[in-house]
Amino acid sequence: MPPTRFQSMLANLRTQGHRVTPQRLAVLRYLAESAEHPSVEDIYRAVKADFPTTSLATVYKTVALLKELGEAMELGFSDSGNRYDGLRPYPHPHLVCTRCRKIMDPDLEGIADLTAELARESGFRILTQRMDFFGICPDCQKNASP
Amino acid sequence: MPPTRFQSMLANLRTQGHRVTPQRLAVLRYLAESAEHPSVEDIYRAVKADFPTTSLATVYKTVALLKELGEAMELGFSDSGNRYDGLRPYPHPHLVCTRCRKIMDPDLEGIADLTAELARESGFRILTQRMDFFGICPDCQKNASP
DNA sequence: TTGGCTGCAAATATTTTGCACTGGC
DNA sequence: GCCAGTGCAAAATATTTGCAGCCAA
Repeated sequence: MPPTRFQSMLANLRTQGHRVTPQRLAVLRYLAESAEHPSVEDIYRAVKADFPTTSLATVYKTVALLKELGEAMELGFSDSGNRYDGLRPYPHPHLVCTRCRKIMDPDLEGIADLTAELARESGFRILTQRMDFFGICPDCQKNASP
Repeated sequence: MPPTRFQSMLANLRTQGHRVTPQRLAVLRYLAESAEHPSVEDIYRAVKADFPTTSLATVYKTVALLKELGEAMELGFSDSGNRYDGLRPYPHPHLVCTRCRKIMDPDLEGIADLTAELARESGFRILTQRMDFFGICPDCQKNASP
């Protein structure tokens, strides 16, 4: 069977000559099992449960490292903290609930075609892409608005 | 003929009971004639040429007001300053050059269909959308990379 | 053993806010 | 003349960095 995300991240760290510390292990583990696109604060809280002395700076440094290694993707939001995706660290669309801040991964076809068409018509060499849809998730639609 | 963007912005300000100050006029004028998606600093520099005592805070407050009125759209970037679009203040895709930071507006069909499909499949009520393609623009491709 | 990693605190960058003064209406 | 708007400086937010000590390899 294919390696888990956790195993991939760990292997990549080791291969590139980075040290495996308890703090990094805790960050890796949390990112590898979170489909919720956690914020640095989310990761920090979770990691402190395992390893109480962990600092916020170390979490920032670790996610930056994982980003460099291609093992995590940063979703920057200018109006709130950034979020991180350790499960699918490559460009893909997101559905963002503006009420509860949940972020989901929809299935969406045809993005590669769209990108290719755009590159052809504009002359840009397109390297990456970001596609976010903002709205109200089904759960928040049920729970009446105050 | 239809009103210019400048005229629309000004009319909207007046209609909503906001005062028309020289500083606001200068910001409006600059946004109405900029296809470059300027940053607050860009606007600040331009406005100071017309009206030297203008403060950065006033520029921030003015773009925030225009955003509220629907006369400007904010393009948030977590890793650099935000950018503003006064010409097309509604969601549309952007082509961002990561070398020279130029932002262009490509023509792209089928986004409404994509959004509708996504809403149907996910149950989200989609309110807005953000679509950015990052790469190297034709100009920067010519000027060899260092 | 040793240099990369951690944790703390200070620095940075961007945007927002409090408040006294001013000028548009 | 009134009060929204301005300008300044301070605050708030999010992230990065310098550095002394520590520990994974």
